[in-house]
Amino acid sequence: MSVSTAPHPLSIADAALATGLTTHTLRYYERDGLMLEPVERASSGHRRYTEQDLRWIVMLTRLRGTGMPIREVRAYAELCRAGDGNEAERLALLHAHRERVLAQLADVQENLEAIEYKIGLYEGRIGSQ
Amino acid sequence: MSVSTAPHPLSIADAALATGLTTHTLRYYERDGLMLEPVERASSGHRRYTEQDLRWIVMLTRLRGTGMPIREVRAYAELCRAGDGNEAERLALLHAHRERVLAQLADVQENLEAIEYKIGLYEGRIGSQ
DNA sequence: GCTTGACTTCGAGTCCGCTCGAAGGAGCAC
DNA sequence: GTGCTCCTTCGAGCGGACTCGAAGTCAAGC
Repeated sequence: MSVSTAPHPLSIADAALATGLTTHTLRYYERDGLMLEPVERASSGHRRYTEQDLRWIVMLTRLRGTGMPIREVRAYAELCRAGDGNEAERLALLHAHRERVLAQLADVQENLEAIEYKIGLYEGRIGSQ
Repeated sequence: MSVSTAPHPLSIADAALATGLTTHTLRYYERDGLMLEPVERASSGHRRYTEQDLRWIVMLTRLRGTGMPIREVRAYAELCRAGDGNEAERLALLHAHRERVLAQLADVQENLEAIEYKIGLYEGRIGSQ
């Protein structure tokens, strides 16, 4: 997911390589309003991804990768798009997300511990299920 | 999700209360082969959940809660159902799951750190996006 | 004995997040 | 100029995990 291995701007195929997404997904995200702005086009009509675009996509995949729903990423993008003045709202959104992620992490860790206990039972040849 | 607050066996409604699942989901899991065996019935045909059932459902929700797909939970249930002799397979399945969960946890944690960095920027009134 | 309410089955519907395919256009390699 | 490849749009399809609703049954309370 290196953002700086090729000269910019990038074709959609190169952007896909750089971000680890598929071209289909990149178009889908743009269609769905997840980009800050519509991606620029070459004279041919082909998309041209700038470094800014790529950095935004990295942030976007981090939000997605921590389980933020598409609609909320869109809300965040809309706030950013609206420009200055709503930083408090953006911060609140990120804060709320952070709390959810922390809660979910704690949850998964607790469940994992129980599973590891069960693994221990199997390794010790004790117990079943 | 206390398994021991009511006398057993439990009606499906009480099992739902005890496990935090819905009655719909409990029936769905059973239909889908996720239970060790079909849940016992009262003479009326109503389901009666034993303590054993409830303990299995807790394990099942831990597997699900750490992202194990339904079909894999079913595979695990089938191994358990088959009885003694396949403990190595069960262990391998749980081990593989554990590795995936650890990888995913690391991933989420990394993404979260980047998000927290961004939060820090907002709190310091520096930067945008 | 009738109502109430919790249960039963079954199949269909929903939501999410992609994922895919068809049909067509543009630019470069030879 | 003819392939070849990469791109375009659009709409449909899919996999996963529920979630819901309809229609019927049964036991208990009044």
